[in-house]
Amino acid sequence: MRFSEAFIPTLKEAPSDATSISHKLMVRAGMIRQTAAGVYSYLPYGYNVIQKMKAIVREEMNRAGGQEFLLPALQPTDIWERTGRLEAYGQDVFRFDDRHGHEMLLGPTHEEVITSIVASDIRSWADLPKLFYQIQTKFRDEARPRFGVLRTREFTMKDLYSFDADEAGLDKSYQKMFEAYCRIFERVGVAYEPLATAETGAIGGSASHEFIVLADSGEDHLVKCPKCGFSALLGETVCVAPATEPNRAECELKIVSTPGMTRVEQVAGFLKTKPHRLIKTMILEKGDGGLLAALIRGDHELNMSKLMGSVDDWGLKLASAERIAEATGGPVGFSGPIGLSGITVLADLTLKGETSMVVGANKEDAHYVGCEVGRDFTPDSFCDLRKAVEGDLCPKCSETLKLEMGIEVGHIFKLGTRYSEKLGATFSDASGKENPVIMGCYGLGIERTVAAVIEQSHDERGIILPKSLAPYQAIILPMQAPEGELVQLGEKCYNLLKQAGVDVLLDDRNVWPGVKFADADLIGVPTQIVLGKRGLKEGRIEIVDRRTKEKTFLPIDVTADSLRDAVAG
RNA sequence: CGGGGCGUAGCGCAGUCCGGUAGCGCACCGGUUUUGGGAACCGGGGGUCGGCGGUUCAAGUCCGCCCGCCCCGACCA
Repeated sequence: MRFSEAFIPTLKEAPSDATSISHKLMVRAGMIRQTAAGVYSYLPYGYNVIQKMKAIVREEMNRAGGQEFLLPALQPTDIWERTGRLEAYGQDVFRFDDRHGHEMLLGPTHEEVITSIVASDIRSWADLPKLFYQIQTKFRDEARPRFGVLRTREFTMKDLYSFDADEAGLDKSYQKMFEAYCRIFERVGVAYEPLATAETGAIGGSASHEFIVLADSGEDHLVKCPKCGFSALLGETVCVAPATEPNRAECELKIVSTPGMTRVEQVAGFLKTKPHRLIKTMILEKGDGGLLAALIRGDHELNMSKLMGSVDDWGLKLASAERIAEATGGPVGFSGPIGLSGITVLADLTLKGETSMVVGANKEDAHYVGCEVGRDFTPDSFCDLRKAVEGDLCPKCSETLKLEMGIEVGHIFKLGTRYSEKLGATFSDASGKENPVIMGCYGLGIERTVAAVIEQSHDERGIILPKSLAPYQAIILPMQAPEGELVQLGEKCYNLLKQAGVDVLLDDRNVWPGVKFADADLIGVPTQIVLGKRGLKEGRIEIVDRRTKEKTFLPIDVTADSLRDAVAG
């Protein structure tokens, strides 16, 4: 392609509302333009990168034995009612009635559709296992789209669904996908972490892994051990606080007035103490309607999934003001463990043996100071209830953990029989008995992965595309225009490379060298072929690696082979 | 959904407080020179100032309603 004929509208400045690096660079590089909040148009250069990404994913899915489908984005609402997921997705689903008044939706995902097909057309154990996938547009009316292409309302996702006859088969399918994902992320050159997770959100199921790409603009928090390499999602980390002596000072329990102080910082400031000397008492409503209290140090955050796990109740939610009053006799913001009766009280491990703590007094505008855990109240049990914080220790090797942020680019789940049961996807086993098919689902965000690559692979001049995603392997930059020896040489290199089957961009524009360099750097073509007077005089042409800026030289009488090899580098 | 901010040329912004001929930089078009890091000079085009309504002799500017976009939070892949 000739730059003069291509449509790569580069920008010197990024739109002011772009915040993440990938957003700024993708707009500046002429890859994307925004059409609405969380809705982007892909320009040819950007779309080409997306297509490369899809091709890699497709290859790896096929290698693992996947078969590709095309499924409708437009789906009838009733199959969603059968699985009960309309509730779970709630406001995130784009819904409307068609002209006949039938309720339709734009699919946020495709489990229902694919499982319906399997339900009607897979009948025997001999039909299993199967790996079915599709790479398609999904729609989710996100509460808050952000970070450019990282979180959008319309996006391309690869989803593969596995169908197995037994658990062992599911394990095998899961393992195949796990390996395929590793290959994919390696091929696009990102540093990633597969992290185990217990949370399965709206999809529901047992085991799962999130594939996270480390990046500052990520929305996922994780911890990483600089020593042994341990890493885990923040919410999944077993918390190990550094071994400090608890405060054993003698203290006297006293009630003090704290007018209007409901927030930890307010109370701490008012009483001239530190948040970690406070105990937060959170009242929760159980799935069966009962109440429960969870105690957390003031500077910590409650980890809902740990708490849910501790009490084996996945229907827990924060209690309403009315229920709090019912449990404690006081208003929201002044709850405390002292005198609480009739409900289970769980305390985080860090509170064990602490003295001189501040707790709510279960009445308006009052707190206790000088509270000693075990003397003034005794929780029913101590367990790990909090989210990890900077400074916590690695549960494997006790090194101090680092907090990092990352982008979730893939998520794989063992689903079990949840959907197959509801949608009647069963098969006859060898003994003739009907069993629900055992499922797994494996998602991967296409645009998000591309954005994540850019988040990781850029410099102050622009994007650095890996060869695997680059629409053009090389860009030829004749330092002269519109005519002359260098232009002739550029044409020659261009034709030779095309002959050699290399995707190449020739910057034939009549612009200043600085513009050519700047655009070449910005759009991230992996190899630059610089044709200048200097080189011409010395009888050589210059090959520059976009990433390393390293220069190599070729004799000026290039051939298709020598050029191709230099570009393949 | 709560809190905050913004909307003026393709992009980045000034002008709004205090009403009086709509500006700047980059980009764009024509010309001259020029080609190893976003060039210089000359000439030029481009705006329902987000929309609707109101106040006024006069509204980008004041008032009201609406729309859009961004940020923080809640929520979520």
